[in-house]
Amino acid sequence: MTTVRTSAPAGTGRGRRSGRSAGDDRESAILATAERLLGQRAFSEISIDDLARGAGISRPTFYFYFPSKDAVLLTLLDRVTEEADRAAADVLVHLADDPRARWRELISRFHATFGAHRSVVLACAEVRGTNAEVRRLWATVLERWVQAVEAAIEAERRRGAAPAGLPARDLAIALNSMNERVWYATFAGDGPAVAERDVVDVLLDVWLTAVYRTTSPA
Amino acid sequence: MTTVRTSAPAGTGRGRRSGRSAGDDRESAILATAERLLGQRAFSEISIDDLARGAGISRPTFYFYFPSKDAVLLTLLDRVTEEADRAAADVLVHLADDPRARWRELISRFHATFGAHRSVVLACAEVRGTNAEVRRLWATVLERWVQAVEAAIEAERRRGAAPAGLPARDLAIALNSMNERVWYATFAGDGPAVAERDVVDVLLDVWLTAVYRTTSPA
DNA sequence: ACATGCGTCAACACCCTGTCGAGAACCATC
DNA sequence: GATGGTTCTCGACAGGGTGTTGACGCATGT
Repeated sequence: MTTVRTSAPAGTGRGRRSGRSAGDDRESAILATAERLLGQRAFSEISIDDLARGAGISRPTFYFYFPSKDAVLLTLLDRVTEEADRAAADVLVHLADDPRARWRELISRFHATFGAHRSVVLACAEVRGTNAEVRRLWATVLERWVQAVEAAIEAERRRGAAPAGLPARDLAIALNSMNERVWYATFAGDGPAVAERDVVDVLLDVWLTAVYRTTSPA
Repeated sequence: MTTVRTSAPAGTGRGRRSGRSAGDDRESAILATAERLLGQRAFSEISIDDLARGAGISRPTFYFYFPSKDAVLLTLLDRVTEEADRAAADVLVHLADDPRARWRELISRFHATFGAHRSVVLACAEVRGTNAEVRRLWATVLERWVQAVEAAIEAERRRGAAPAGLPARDLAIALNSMNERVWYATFAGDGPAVAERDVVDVLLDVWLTAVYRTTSPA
């Protein structure tokens, strides 16, 4: 769990007495409203007032719970990336038996997780350009995945399943970047995109050829 | 040249008497100011007032030349993509003699063009999330490149230089997407990125293995 | 001289963000 | 059931940005 908020108020660290309290409900209500509204329109089209009204509070009260609109999105993003991390954990450790199936599983799980929260992911892509915090959080998450893939590629090379080639880190960056961009295009539906039901197979194919120089590794 | 502006005023279609006029100077001044300012700070940090003052006019007068701040960026983007198109033209037609060198040339030229105008490209990435016009323009540009690459892949397969595999269009989309995202990370400098001097070689390697299943095609 | 259209800007209306200070509601303790 | 301290709430304000309006110069051709 990455630290999300710059200033103090909202969240678990505020110093609430103990369990449930009215404030927690409000906070969840804001989050829920945000996710609901994101399914309807773009993040930039949603004002803090919309979020507040949706949660049944006034705009100044919103600021008691979150320092800004972006902080809400950051919290949402945090959840999604945690889920993605959980989904991807352990997939690459037993790569040696049936590598093709493992790699496919990895890509497929990311696809499923992002697809399930596409409005949040799309919103993050929308503000990544303007919000340094979203950019940083996304960068650290991506870095984790890159390192996992890098390690897996090196392991495959050590056991002789994959030939030497590009530095494993550069390859891992390139492949993860490809996935990210292709998913974005697929989910956003703008511009040239791979059909959603084919996207896992297309990405997998490029991954396998890049790592093994063949699509059916040992 | 794609149509850029929604409403009438600026540009060549405004109905000016003939050649030079004070208005053209102002328009260039706005464009130049925008490009200069983009070298210093993010697009969202630049107000219309900044652009106007930089061009020596008042804010309302700015609206005489451009309908919005985004329209300025769109004009800038239009120039860059035209340049990129010119740079890429003809590179893929003689693929058969020395394919490796040709593909490398293609990637390398894009890299050079985007690198030369990185502030504009970065700014476009910044607003792509919120501005539908930028998104559309970028999409059409990307579509052109995808089609060119798709055709090249199919030609290579026909002459037996590349094996069959993924639908050429899907492959072209995936590879172009990868380049776009990797370039962005490299230029923006946020998150995991490939070193700028290696980026062409890394991308080329993935392209060649994906298309030919080897890095040294016939 | 005079109409026409380009070029210009002060002033306005509007929307959105973030803050401040005055309270209301809650909960522990005496 | 008073007291005191947090938690929580919002009306009102200040500020900054966008886009529009209406009136006014200044060329130019007739």
